[in-house]
Amino acid sequence: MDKTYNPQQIETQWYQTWESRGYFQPDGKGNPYCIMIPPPNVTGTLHMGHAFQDTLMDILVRYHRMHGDNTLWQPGTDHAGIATQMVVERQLNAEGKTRHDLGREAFVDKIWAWKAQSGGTIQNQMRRLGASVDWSRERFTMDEGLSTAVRDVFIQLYREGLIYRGQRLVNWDPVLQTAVSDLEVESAEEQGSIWRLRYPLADGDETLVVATTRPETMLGDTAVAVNPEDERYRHLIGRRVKLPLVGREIPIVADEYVDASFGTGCLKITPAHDFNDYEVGRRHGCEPINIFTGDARVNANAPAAYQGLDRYEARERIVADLEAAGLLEGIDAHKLMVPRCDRTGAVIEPYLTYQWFVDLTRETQSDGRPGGWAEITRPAIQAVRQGHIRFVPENWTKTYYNWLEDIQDWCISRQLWWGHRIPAWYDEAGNVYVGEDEQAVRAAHGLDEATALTRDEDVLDTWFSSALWPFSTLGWPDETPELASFYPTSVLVTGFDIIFFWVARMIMMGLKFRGDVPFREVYIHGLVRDSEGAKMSKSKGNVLDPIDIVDGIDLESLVAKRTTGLMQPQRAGAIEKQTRKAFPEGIAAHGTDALRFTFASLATTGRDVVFDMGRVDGYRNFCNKLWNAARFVLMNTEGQDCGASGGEKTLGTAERWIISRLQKTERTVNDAIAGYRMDQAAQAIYEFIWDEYCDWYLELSKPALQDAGDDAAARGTRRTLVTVLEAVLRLAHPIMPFVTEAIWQRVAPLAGVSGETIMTQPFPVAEPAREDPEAEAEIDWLQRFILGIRRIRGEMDIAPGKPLPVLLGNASAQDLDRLERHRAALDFLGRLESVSVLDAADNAPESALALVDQLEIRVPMAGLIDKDAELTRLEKERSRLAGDIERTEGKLGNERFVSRAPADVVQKERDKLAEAQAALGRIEDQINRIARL
RNA sequence: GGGUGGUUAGCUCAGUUGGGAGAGCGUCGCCCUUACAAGGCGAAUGUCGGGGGUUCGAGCCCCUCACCACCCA
Repeated sequence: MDKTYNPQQIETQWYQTWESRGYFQPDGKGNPYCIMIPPPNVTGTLHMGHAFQDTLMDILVRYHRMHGDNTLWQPGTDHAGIATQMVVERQLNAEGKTRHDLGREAFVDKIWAWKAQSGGTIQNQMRRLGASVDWSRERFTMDEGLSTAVRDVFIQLYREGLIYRGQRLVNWDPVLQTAVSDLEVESAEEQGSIWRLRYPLADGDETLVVATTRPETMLGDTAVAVNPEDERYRHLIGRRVKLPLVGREIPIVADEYVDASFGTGCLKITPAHDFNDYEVGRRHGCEPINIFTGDARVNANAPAAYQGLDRYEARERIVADLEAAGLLEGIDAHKLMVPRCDRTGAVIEPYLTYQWFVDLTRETQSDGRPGGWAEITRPAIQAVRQGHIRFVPENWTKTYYNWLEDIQDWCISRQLWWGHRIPAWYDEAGNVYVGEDEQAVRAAHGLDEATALTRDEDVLDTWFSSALWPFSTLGWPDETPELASFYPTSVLVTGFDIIFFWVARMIMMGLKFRGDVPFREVYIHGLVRDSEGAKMSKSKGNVLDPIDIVDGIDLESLVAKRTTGLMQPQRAGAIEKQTRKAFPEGIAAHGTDALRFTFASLATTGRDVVFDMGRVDGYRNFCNKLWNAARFVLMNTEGQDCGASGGEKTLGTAERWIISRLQKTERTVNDAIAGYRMDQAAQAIYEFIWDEYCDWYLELSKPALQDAGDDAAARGTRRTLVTVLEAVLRLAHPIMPFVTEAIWQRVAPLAGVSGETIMTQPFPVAEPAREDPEAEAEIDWLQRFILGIRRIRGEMDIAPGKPLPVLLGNASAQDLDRLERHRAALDFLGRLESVSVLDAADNAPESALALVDQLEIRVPMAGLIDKDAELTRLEKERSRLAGDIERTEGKLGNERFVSRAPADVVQKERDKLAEAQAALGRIEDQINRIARL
C-alpha cells in the first residue's frame, strides 16, 4: 500500500467495477427496500444539495443491501419544463432566432437532441459520488412509459370530474408568457413606493384617498374597500367613486380584509391583478377587469391613451396624468415584497387566464360525485394522521397539515412547448374532448373528419409527472413484478422546501391511483448553506461543485466557473472578489469519501447545514488515518499466521477490550442509521477508529507482536487486528464506500473472509456476549496510568523519548496484579525505564505525582523535574479537587437533596466526595513536601 | 399578522426518561517515537441568548423577553 491515502486512484476504478458487475441491482432476495431518487432536473448539474441528499440515500441503501434486503435505489431525471425550454431557447437566441421561427415540433426535436448530447452530466457526477443506484432502471419523466402514466392519470381524473378548466388568477411570467408554480416564484423585499391617489366620489364633491404600491393597476379597479370598523369611512360605504382617467363608477365596499392602519385605510380593489383583491372582489360580486396582455402591456380594456404601454411605462404615465389632474396626494418610500420568477428574474404578474386545475377543495361535485377534497386531499391528510406515513423529524407533519388544510386547487397547465401535452381537443364551438389521442376522441364522441379538432396547446406542470414517480418508474399502469415488490417504497429522502410541491402530491397520487401510500417514511434533511450561512445560489456566486471538493480546483478556474453564464453579469466583479477571499488557495482535493463523511456528520436534525471546508479537511485526514492503520495491520499480518485457519490463539485483555468496544460501536451505528442520525453514526465510527483502535489498540498490539515467546498470544493479536479492522470497514462502508472497499480487498482474506466485494458483505451487528466489562475496567486503569505519566512528561517538558523511572505508592493487590500483567504495555506506552513498588514504610524520594484512584505514580524529580513547574501543576490539581469537594459537600449538606434524590444518586455523590477528599489529601501532602525543598 | 426552527468553546455543531458541558477545526507548548507530520503527546478555552418559574437538582421541563433564519398570509 502507498504511504499516503490517494483517493483518486481508488475511486473511479471501484465504481466501474461495482456497476459493471451489477451490484447495484436488487438481488431478488430478502425484504424489499426501495428508495426513489428525487429526480433532478435533466438540464442540471450536481450541486451541494444533491450531493448531500445522494449521500444520505446511498448510506441507507448500502446499509440495507448489506443487511440482506432486496434493495432498489431507483434513479432518473425530470424534464424540468421551464428550465429546459429556456436553455435551448437561449441557444437559439444566440443564433438570432426564436422558438417561433422553428415551430413547435422542430423546437421540441431540438430539445431532445440537446438532452441526448448533454443530458448525462448529472448521472456521471453521481457516479463520482459513489451513488449505488440501479442504472439499468433509469427513467426520465418524458419516457414513453411515464408519459402513458401521465396521460392515463389526466384522463381518469378528468372523467371523474376532478380536473377542470377554468379562468383563475395564476402566477404569470410575462417574459416566458406562461403560468409558473409557487415554487418558481421567489419573493424578496425591494425598495418601492406607495402612491396616494385621490378618487372623487360620484355624487357630491367629496373625495377619498387610496394607497397603492401599483398605481398602474388602477385602470382595472372595480371597487374601493374600507374596514367596516373604520369610523373615518363608515359614512362612505355603499356610495360610489368615479375612477379617474377611466371614468368608470365603482362601489365603496366594507371588508374585514382591509387594514385600517395601513396606508390611508382605503384599499383599491383590482381583482384581475392581485390575489387578495380577487378574493375581496369575489365577496362583493365585482367582475374582474383584465387590463394587461400576456407580455404585461396595457390591453384594449383600458382607455386608448394607455393601450400598448408596458406596465412600467403605464405606471409613469398614469402617475403623471393623475398629478396633472391634481389627484396625486403624495408618494412615500416603501419596502415591499416583490415576487420574481426564479428562472427569468421577471416580476411575476397575477394574471387571469384559462388554465387546467386539479380540484383539491370540493367535498362533492354539483352532480353529487365526490370532489377533490374528499377524493384526493383528505386521504392524503389521513394517511399521515393515521400513521401510514411517518415524517422524520416528526415535527414536519405540522407543516404538511398546515399546507394541506389550506390548500388551493392545483394549476397544472403551463404555456410551454416542452412537456406532456394536455390530451384535450376542441371543436370549433369550443367544446372540449379529453382522450388518449385524436382518434380515440373522435371514436368516443362520434366526431367524423368533418369536425375540425384542435389540440390544447398547453403542457402539464412538471410536478404533475413527478407526482407519479413512485409508481410510474416501476412500470405503472402495467402491473409489473417490480411494482408488486417495491411499492410502497420504504422512505423518501428530501428537503423540506418541497414538502408541498412534491411530497404531498406524491402522497395524493399514490393513494388515488395505487390505493396505498407511496412511501412509509419521509426523511426530511436540512438545506446546505455556505460557510456564512447563506443559501447557495448561482446569482450569489457562492455555489460549490461537489466534484471540485473531490478533485480540487485552482483559484482561477473556480473564479471563472462562478462568473460565467450569470443571469446578472454585473455581479461578476463582486463574486470574483468574494471567491478570492473565501478560497485564496483554491480548493484542495479531498476525495469522495471525505466529502461523504462530512455530509454524514452534518446530517443532524436541524434545518440548516452550514458547510465548512475545515470539516472536509478533517475527514480527509481521517481517511488517511484509516489508510495508515490498515498499512500497519497489513505490515504485521500479511504472510503471517493470523489464526484464520485454526491454531491455538489466546486473547489478551487488550484484545478483549477492543472487541468489547467494537460491539458498542456496532450497536450505536446500527441504532443511528435506523434512526436517520447519520451524524451519530459517523461520530461513533470516527471515535472508534481514531481514539480507540488507532490510539490505543494498535499501540497495545506492538509489544504483544514483538513478544517472540508466546505464539498463541501473537496469533490472537494478529487475529484481532485483522478481524476488528475487517468489521469496522464493513461498519464504515455505507458512509465511505471507496476507501473501505480498497482496504477490505487486502484485509478480508487475512481475516478468513471471502467475497468479491465489501458491498455485499453482512453489516456488523453487535454481539452482547462479546462485551467485556472486566477488560474495559482494566484497560481504563491502564489508560489512566499512562495518561498520568504523559501529563507529567508534557507539563515538565520532558522529551517523549526519555525513559522515566517510576515509583508506585499505596498500591493495592489489584494494582500490583495489573502492573504485572500489563508491564510490557506500560513500559512501551509510557516509555518507562523502571518501575519500583514502595512499601508503606518506604520514604518516597522527592517526585512528581499522579494518581490513579488511590494508586500513587511517582516520577523522581532528581535531574528531571523543575520544582516550581511541579508546584504549579499540583496547585492546579489541588484547586480543581477543592472545587469538586465544595460542590459535592454543598449537595450532600442539603437535607432535601439527601432525602429526596434517588439513593443511587446520593451514593454516587458520597463516593465522589470520598475519592476527591482522599486525592486532595495526597496532593496537599505532596505540595507541602515539595514546597519544603 | 400567523407558524416553525434556532441562540452551547474563536468557528461549525453534538448533547432525551432532568443528576459529571462535549467533538471537529482553529489556538498554545513539546516531539520527524520503526502505520500515519494529512501525524504523536500534552494544555488552554464556556454567566449553555436575557429574565422568571417548577425541582433536592435545569443546557434539557414551563412562562416571558430579545435577536437570527425560514415558511405562510
